[in-house]
Amino acid sequence: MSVTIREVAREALVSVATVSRVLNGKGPVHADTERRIRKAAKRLHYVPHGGARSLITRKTHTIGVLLPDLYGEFFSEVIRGIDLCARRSGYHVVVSSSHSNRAETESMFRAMRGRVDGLIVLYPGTRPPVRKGNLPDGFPVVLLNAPGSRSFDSLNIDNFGGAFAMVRHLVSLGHRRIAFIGGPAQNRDAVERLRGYREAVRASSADESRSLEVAGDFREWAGYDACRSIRSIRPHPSAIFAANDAMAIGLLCAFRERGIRVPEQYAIAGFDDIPIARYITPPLTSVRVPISALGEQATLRVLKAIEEGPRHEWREETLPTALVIRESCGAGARSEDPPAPRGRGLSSVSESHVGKNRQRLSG
Amino acid sequence: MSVTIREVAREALVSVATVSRVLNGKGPVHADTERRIRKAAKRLHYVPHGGARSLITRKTHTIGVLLPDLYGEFFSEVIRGIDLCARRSGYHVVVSSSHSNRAETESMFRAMRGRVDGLIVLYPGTRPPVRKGNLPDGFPVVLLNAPGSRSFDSLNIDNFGGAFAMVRHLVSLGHRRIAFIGGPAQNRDAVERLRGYREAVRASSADESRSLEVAGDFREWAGYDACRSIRSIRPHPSAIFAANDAMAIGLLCAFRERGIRVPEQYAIAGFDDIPIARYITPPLTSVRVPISALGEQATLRVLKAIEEGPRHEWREETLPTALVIRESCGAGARSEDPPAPRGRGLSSVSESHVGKNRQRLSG
DNA sequence: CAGAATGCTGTAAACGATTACAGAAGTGCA
DNA sequence: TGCACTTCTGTAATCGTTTACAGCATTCTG
Repeated sequence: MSVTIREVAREALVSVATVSRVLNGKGPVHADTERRIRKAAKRLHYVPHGGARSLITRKTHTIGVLLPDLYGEFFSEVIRGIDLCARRSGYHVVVSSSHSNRAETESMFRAMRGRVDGLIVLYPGTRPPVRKGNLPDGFPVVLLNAPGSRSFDSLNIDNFGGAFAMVRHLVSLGHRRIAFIGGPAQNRDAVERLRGYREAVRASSADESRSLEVAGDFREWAGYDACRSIRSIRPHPSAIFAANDAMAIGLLCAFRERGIRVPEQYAIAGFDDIPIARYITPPLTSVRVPISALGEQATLRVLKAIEEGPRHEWREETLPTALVIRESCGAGARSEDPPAPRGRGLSSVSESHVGKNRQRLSG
Repeated sequence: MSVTIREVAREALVSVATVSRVLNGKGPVHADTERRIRKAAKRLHYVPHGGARSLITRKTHTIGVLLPDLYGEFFSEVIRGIDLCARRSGYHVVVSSSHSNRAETESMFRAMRGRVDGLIVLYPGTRPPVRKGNLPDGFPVVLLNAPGSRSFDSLNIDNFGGAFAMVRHLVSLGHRRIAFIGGPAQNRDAVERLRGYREAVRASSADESRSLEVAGDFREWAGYDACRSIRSIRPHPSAIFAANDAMAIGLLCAFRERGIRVPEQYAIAGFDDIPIARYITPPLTSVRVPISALGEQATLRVLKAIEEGPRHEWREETLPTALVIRESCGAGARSEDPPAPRGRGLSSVSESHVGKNRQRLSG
């Protein structure tokens, strides 16, 4: 069906070798011949077969990204960071989503063999992703937010430190009873944030009690739902720290419906600092996560691993988070915050490339 | 570096053909031999080379998705729809993002040759995506939200109808001066929504005036920024229709800061019905877009095209949108709306599969 | 026991490209 | 004219698979 290099060669009355040379710009070729070949290629709508090419060159110039599932802005941001960085080095990015169970994960891993030069794996679970037997030994892999592994690069977000700092901040505002809405128990971010909360409570003068911890699942309605549980805690907490912004927003919605005022009656804080956090009522105090930096770093690492080959050394690194203080916790309403179209330097994270060249199909 | 079928064959003391037969479960193979081969494959961590395999089988069992850029929930949702549907048919999905200029788009198209069996292209611009010469003739392609093309399948969202219906609704509530915050001029959705707004205004008793139209770019801050322009319109509009939810939310934020009350002083409506729309203050009236249905339909179409081969017939289709009425426009506050964890049947769009199996790394 | 059928396995030709190597033609120089 | 270069082009091996075909034992059938 589709035209091959052989047909171009026949059309231009030369051998395939010459066609290949012209199309790759290597080796001396007579100007006339070159013109004839280019014309033939164009006329036939010839497109080189990437698979065949990379079979012999052993390079795909592509890196793969494996996601547990595509959900929300977080992933989009990470991928944008990866893509931007990869493109600078002339690499393509392919994303494979939704490996929710072990069999599917393995299938994805194996499908990647021979199609990518390296892999970035986003794995939110608490157990390390499957591997041995699913990838050639020594294949370049960078794990994002996964438990440290001796045989892979790994890049983490300081969930623990972010949660710790947030609790510290709430305590510094005078709060002694701080409730926590958690995320899924199998989710590593959620686990780390909970751990940060607990450690900070223990390390400070705040009340320590399991009754202050409410279950959630990172989705808006879980926050909405948590309202009831929280209202029934005795004695009342004065601050509520949700393990992510989505739940904090759900909670705000529930409070509004019941006429409960924030931050007057409760201080509320979230985690992630999603773009919308500064635009809701009241603007949400949160923990900023260096999302696109995460993607960028991961890409640099995997490219380095590809380049260095088998003598690459695996490293583990943790990227810092930053507190973003807004009205929802009652301290330091920053009037200049909302109108800023680009990320302002509240955190130490470089966002200089974010927000450029954006073009959307829809909101 | 990585082990091939040949080495497995050598290890198991058989020919490559037999190894292949075992691994693909075709052809009769002695039980002993099979066991020996499987053991060898496992011991050597053998993973078949997908590129080589698809070179000869002429099937990649993969469909590609080309995005202009990855941004926000819209894309994630579309991709989820695609992925879910593709997986049911045993296909993988690879996503390539960010082809912001023509050269990059071409490069992406060409890179896909030999790596995917079909393509879904999300193209937000107003001009048709480049093609001839970048793809083998007759290659299965489905265009999403692109101007109709005679040589491709194409699937659209009824932006025009959605905007039209929203204006109608606002008029039915008694509004006569309805302002509009537009999206990027090069964006097809934006253009269609604007057209819907204008037509509906013209077809009704509302005021028609260019001074009611404010420029925007689909981002939160553009809505925030639009506040000033809108306040300066004389006579004042009583309703504001933003071309997407993000801008509506930005505008709400600006109003709140200035003590302007919604919906008492202004009715506000958005477009997209992003998940957070129901959780903000006040809950946002919007137009629901059948996002994952879009992905699902696109996938079915491209799979059909792959199956049917050259005798496939190209079709164009438009998916309907649906009004979602909430408090921000002053009519019909729906108390049962927010707590719903799953999409409720306000629209005719099937969302039965949405919200299952979700697992996030972070909010 | 001949001949056919069956079960298992190996040989070799694809798939669509790249590239080392060799060969042909043309040029410069003695 | 002969020889060494250069410049251009073709032949064929190769990448890692799949699979048509053939070949060899064995078993079945009459």
